[in-house]
Amino acid sequence: LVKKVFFFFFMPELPEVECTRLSLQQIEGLTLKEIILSPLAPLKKVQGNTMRSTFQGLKLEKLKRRSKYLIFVFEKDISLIIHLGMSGRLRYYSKKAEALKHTHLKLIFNNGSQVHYTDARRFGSLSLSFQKNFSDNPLLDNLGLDYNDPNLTFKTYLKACRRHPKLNLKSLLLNQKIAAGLGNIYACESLYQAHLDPRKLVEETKDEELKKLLQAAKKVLKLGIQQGGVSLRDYLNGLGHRGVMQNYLQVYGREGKTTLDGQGQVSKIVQNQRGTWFCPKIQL
DNA sequence: GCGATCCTGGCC
DNA sequence: GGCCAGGATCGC
Repeated sequence: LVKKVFFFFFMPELPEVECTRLSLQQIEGLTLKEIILSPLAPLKKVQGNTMRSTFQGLKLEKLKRRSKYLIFVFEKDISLIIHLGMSGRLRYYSKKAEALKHTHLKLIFNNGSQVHYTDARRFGSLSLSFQKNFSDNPLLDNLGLDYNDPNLTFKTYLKACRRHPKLNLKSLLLNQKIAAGLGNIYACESLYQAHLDPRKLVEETKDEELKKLLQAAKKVLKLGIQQGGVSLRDYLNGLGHRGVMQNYLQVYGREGKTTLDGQGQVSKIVQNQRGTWFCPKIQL
């Protein structure tokens, strides 16, 4: 039972990553004493020894987020970049704590507090950057603007969308190079809010409809952050608190039921090996 | 653009 | 045992 309570899963999209970031802000300003890596840590283009020696003794200036990446910015613009993949999670402890199974990284600060990164499936990644704008990190450099970034204007978005006429709208939303931050849940919810069929191709979609889609995505992500993320299975933020966004999902996971607002029946289809939930009555 | 693939764990 | 899972990359 105890194991069950403490063993949680966390498969994050932009709002869950943002809420994790917000919940960890108290570590800003702390100095890193030590990094401990597991042999299976999902390192991307960096050696464990380099990782350990790079950060030791550096002050953590700022915790940032870009799309679904958390960025620990240390002094001298040296950054540790974490992607949580499907099963990654971060957890803060005020003092030494027993590591959960699949803990791949521990950040241990001078005041004794720690942050643990665990990831059962290891779809996540740990990487580095030595540039202020992270342009030396290919994972970040190839991303489109975040959907909730005020700099993502409709004009920019439309141009990016029109480069992929044959893409269906669901795949469009999940493509992080066009615009970043949406995952399977928020993509389904955005399409619902925009009243658009996930199977519709970009070339069949009017400018006006793409505008609605962008607005819907911004709205859904904002709500997700406000509600502390989706704790549908067991998402917890860095302090172990649940979000309540699952109580606002209109279509995701509701196959065979009505939409949350009761406007119609929800269907499930599979697109690119991912489930898509939508309401055919409303989404055209 | 699409399908296979990387992994572990929970649930039926 | 088989299927499913909040992600992203790689090769065709």
